[in-house]
Amino acid sequence: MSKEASLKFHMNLGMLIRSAHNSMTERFVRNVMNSGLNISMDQWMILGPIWQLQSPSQKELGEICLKNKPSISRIIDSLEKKSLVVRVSDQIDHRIKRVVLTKAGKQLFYDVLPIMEKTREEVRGSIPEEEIEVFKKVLSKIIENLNK
Amino acid sequence: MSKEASLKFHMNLGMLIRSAHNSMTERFVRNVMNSGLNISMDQWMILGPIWQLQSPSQKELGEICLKNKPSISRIIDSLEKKSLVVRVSDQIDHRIKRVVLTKAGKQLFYDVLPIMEKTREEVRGSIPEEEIEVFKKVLSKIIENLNK
DNA sequence: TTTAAATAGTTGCAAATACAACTAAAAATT
DNA sequence: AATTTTTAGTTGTATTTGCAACTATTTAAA
Repeated sequence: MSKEASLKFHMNLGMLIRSAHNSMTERFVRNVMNSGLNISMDQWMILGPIWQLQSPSQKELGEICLKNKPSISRIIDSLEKKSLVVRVSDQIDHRIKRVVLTKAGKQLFYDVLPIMEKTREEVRGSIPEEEIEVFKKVLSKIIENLNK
Repeated sequence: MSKEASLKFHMNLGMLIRSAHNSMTERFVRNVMNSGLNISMDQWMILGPIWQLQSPSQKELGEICLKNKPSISRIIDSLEKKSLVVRVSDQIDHRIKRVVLTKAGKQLFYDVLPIMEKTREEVRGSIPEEEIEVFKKVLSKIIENLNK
């Protein structure tokens, strides 16, 4: 492969991914804003899993959201400040703090859900289902390729 | 679609992309490090285009790299400090600064190129060419869907 | 059972990023 | 020709992120 082609490829793939990801995030944030709601992408990224997992530990959240401990800790600080979640010490292991949605947190989650769904539809547009499947498969393979 | 499935989808696509992108970046940085070279992902991201476009303006670099003006400005500061590039005022339009590779910059570019190529191969692994093509097509479509 | 090692979470600090304000130069308008 | 607007790049500042050091608690080892 020529140097030119090689460079071009890299730009394409890495930057395509970066660009798509940025656009998706921006659109979500915009849609949330237009709905008059108040939650950042980061906050949403962990609010979802808290809802899904009921009362996960911060460690579990980090693993699911692919964020490190300090990030999780600080995002939860911000959610707690907004009274959307509370930290509850695990009864058995006092090192662990479980994160629980408040009533307001649950409400916000239900409010944001349709916006996420709308964003999802905007992202997908008219891309055929089978292409999306290949797309996800390739992403998974890339991740797998690099995890060894 | 149920709330559960909806959430799951979002996690999948957005986070798959994020995860793949992170892994790719980490692998590239690791490979560079292991080769005893000294260049960050950001620096590489604009060193390539400088080489490719010969002597682009900072504005052009920003558009190609999808970075804003201050970021470009500061990355070039760092490259200039390492004597890899120099800024040259455009002879005609004195607002424009063209960025040019020094001899050392060119050398580093040629040194890093095979590492990028190696990383590319690790990323792709045994993913078939036609799947990569669909993958890129979907990325482009997503970007297009969101740019309107 | 005392000590050492591991784990969960927090805090501090450095680097990266994003936004707005600013400077300098060129282009457009009056 | 003088003034305004636009454009390219820089600088300041606030926010985010990532790494390492730290505290508190639990588990393992001596």
